[in-house]
Amino acid sequence: MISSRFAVAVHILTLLETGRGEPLTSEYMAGSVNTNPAVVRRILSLLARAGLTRARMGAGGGTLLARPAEAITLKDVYRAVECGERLFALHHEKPNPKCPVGRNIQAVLERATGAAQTALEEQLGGRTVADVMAEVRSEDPDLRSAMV
Amino acid sequence: MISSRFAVAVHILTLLETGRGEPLTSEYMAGSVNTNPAVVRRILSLLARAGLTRARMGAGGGTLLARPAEAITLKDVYRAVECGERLFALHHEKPNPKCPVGRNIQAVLERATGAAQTALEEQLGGRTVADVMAEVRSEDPDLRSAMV
DNA sequence: CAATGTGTTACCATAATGGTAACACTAAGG
DNA sequence: CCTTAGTGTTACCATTATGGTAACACATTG
Repeated sequence: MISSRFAVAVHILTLLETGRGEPLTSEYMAGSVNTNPAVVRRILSLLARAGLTRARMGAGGGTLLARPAEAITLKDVYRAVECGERLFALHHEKPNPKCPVGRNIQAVLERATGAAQTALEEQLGGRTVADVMAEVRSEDPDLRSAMV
Repeated sequence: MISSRFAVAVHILTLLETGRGEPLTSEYMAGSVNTNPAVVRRILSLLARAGLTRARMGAGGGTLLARPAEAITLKDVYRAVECGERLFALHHEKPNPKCPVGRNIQAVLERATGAAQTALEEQLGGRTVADVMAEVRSEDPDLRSAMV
């Protein structure tokens, strides 16, 4: 199962979009995600490394989107938090090279699973953080931009 | 990451296709996969539950494909070994309902990740065990049907 | 210089995974 | 009828990934 980092990352980016230029702190975001600020910072570290967010250090600091929400797809987020790892595991131990199937199955599996992963990423690539924000709004029409 | 059960399951089903009507033992298949017979049987249990394979008990027994390899897609295999689990984890703890984003993000995420999973499964659905067998053969033209 | 943040590290508990052994049960074939 | 060769299932272990937590160095504001 793909770790909850993806879900939390999308959540964080959506929060940043509501910030509208004001940097948000990891403590504030942790309050919305319902977890520990360090967990948020750990994920922000991945997002920053991928160029999706930008931190402002020091007092009064926090994190901002590094580019418009319309220009951040869920594929970008997925690749950022999964660090380009392959989606499907292959065998733990190399299959038996003396067996014609064992000798060749991994090459075939790499193609099949690679195609599946590409299909998944293309689907994710069709949705942006701005789309997610719009859907969140339409779920809850009288939405305020801050926590109560 | 999706567990290696999927890779091993496809491997097993491909082996069964090479068997051409003769039941194969878990020990033989474990020799090709390079693991323990009980690991193979554990996965066979999932495949049998999904109606993809059929076991013949007792001495001289083993496992057969329950239907032609052309009628078993990688989507069938995926669903069999992942037991219909969702591909993307959501938050561990429920997000803060006092936050407009926290209150609605999971519904939005379920749609987005559901669509991604569907795209993945559709891609897997376009490839059968027979296709895999053919690709294995074409990787290794002078392929013999048994281990040396 | 104090206060408020980030970034990073280290450590822990938990869950999933695959490897292993064991054992009840089933069927074939002498 | 009994031996042999299988499956199906359980239990247990070691390893790994994960998320929660605390701690602390560093940066920035005022």
